[in-house]
Amino acid sequence: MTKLQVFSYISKKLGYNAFMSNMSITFPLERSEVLSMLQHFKISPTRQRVEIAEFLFQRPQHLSAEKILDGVTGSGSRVSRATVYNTMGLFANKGVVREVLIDRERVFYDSNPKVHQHLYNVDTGELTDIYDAEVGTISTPDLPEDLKIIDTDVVFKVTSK
Amino acid sequence: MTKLQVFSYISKKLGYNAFMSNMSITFPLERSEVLSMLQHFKISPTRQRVEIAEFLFQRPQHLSAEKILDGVTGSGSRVSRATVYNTMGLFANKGVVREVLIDRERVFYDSNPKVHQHLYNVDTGELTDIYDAEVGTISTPDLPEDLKIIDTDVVFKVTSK
DNA sequence: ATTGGTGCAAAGGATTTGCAGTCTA
DNA sequence: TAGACTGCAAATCCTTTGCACCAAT
Repeated sequence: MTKLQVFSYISKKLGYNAFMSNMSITFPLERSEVLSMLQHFKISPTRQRVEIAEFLFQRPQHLSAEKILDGVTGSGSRVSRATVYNTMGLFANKGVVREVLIDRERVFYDSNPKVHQHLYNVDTGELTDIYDAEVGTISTPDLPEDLKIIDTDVVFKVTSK
Repeated sequence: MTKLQVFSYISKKLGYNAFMSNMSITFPLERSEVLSMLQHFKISPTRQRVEIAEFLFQRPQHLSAEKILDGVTGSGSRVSRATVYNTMGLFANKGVVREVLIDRERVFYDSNPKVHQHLYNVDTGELTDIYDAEVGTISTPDLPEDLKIIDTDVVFKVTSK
């Protein structure tokens, strides 16, 4: 049983792309760093993609598609809703960001590339990153040889009441 | 740090009801057992609720609202879609079943009351229960005193390719 | 010229809501 | 009879799709 080192994403529609990483990023990412990141993931850097990535990597955060659209257009760029969905699907698929399913109503995209778990406060709706050090150890299951873990999601839901 | 012993559910809309359990159930649940279960959770046993619960607790399973509707109506009962949604919301809220968010498109309801984690095969869409013994240990995070863990979700996504 | 990418509006699909009718204590 | 529950259809909300236009190789 191994400690987890997985950071990846699965898309049913686009296939998946397992991406192991503990990439360190210094937020915010500058434009040149965004460009090399996109290059690293073999994503052609269109204006919209670069602007979306710049917005995402200002800080580690968890954003819905709507919030991303608002954020990007709010800072003066013209990007359509469809492009946000397309781009986030692409980013998630390539491993640039991670999809997080916590809220029944919405997919969140996580711009924190480090291996981590989540703490979700049901009273406030707040979603916080936590790291193995604070959690103790999470061990992976024993699996048949033909199966390979490509992602691990751990969410602790907490209340303050 | 403690080993997890949490089985509960959170509903943003209805509030939540933390429910700790390692309740043992012998599947399938008979009607009389369904009735006492509902009573235990202080849920008044209408025809529809009983029929839905009977369907759910035939075996440990993960079902979407649609599948539940199909299953219940398929076995001869008349239940509306809205009632399925209402009832599953109620059951989940009271702790009778657990919501599982894995598929971006749909909520699954888990009728297995034991503490367990999930293995999701992205190639087949198959969702399997796994237990701590097979996983090693999952430790809970150190938390400020005012926060209390009411639920823990662990999903390992695997591929067979 | 071909391929890839974007934007708009319409479509799709899961879930919720409004409200009238029904049951039950 | 009041309060709880159900059912239907319409509405809502997030996300995807179809398709025309634009950009770059």
